[in-house]
Amino acid sequence: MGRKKIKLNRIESLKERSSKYSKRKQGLFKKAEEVALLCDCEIILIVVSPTDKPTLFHTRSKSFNKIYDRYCMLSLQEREERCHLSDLYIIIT
Amino acid sequence: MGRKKIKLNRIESLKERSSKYSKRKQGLFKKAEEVALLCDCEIILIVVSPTDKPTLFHTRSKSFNKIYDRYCMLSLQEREERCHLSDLYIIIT
DNA sequence: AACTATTTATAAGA
DNA sequence: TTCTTATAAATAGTT
Repeated sequence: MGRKKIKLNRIESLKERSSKYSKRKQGLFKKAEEVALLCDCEIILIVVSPTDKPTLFHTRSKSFNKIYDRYCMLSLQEREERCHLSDLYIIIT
Repeated sequence: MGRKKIKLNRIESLKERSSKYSKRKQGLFKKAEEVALLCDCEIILIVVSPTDKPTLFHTRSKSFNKIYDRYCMLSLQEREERCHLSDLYIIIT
């Protein structure tokens, strides 16, 4: 969509990349929420940009809530300090 | 998008819900891949339908690979048996 | 953050 | 599930 068709490669310009990230991240989370609601399915979505904070979306369930509770326990500063990429794990037991 | 605008509520008909799930899940994963590629960001996306197997997408990174490795270690039968909702955890340490 | 021309996603139907 | 097509929605380029 948009004025022109774009090539599916990494956008080299940081400014342009940040702009696209902001728009498309919003679109992605909206889509995720819609699928979860319409189709009654469980979703975990985590997006982390190199220059941005992590963004989470997940539907409610016993296990999924553990993610969110743990995340919410952190102060805003702690989230910035601690929720970078290397501190995220998913475990399938 | 589509022939008509739809209301954002759970679709009651199982048949219609399954059809929408199939189409929209495909669209959601496509969007996720595009954002990750274009904007050079890390993404974890897990979708689990009550009547379907879990579907995963994640970009490559040290921690994210742990998810995938763990998932791949399971046999196909084990994935079906074990990768249901209550066995999924995300831990932010 | 807002605008809008266009592309893309998808609702309905086959 | 897969395809087709009309239409709604997302977004690229721009301001």
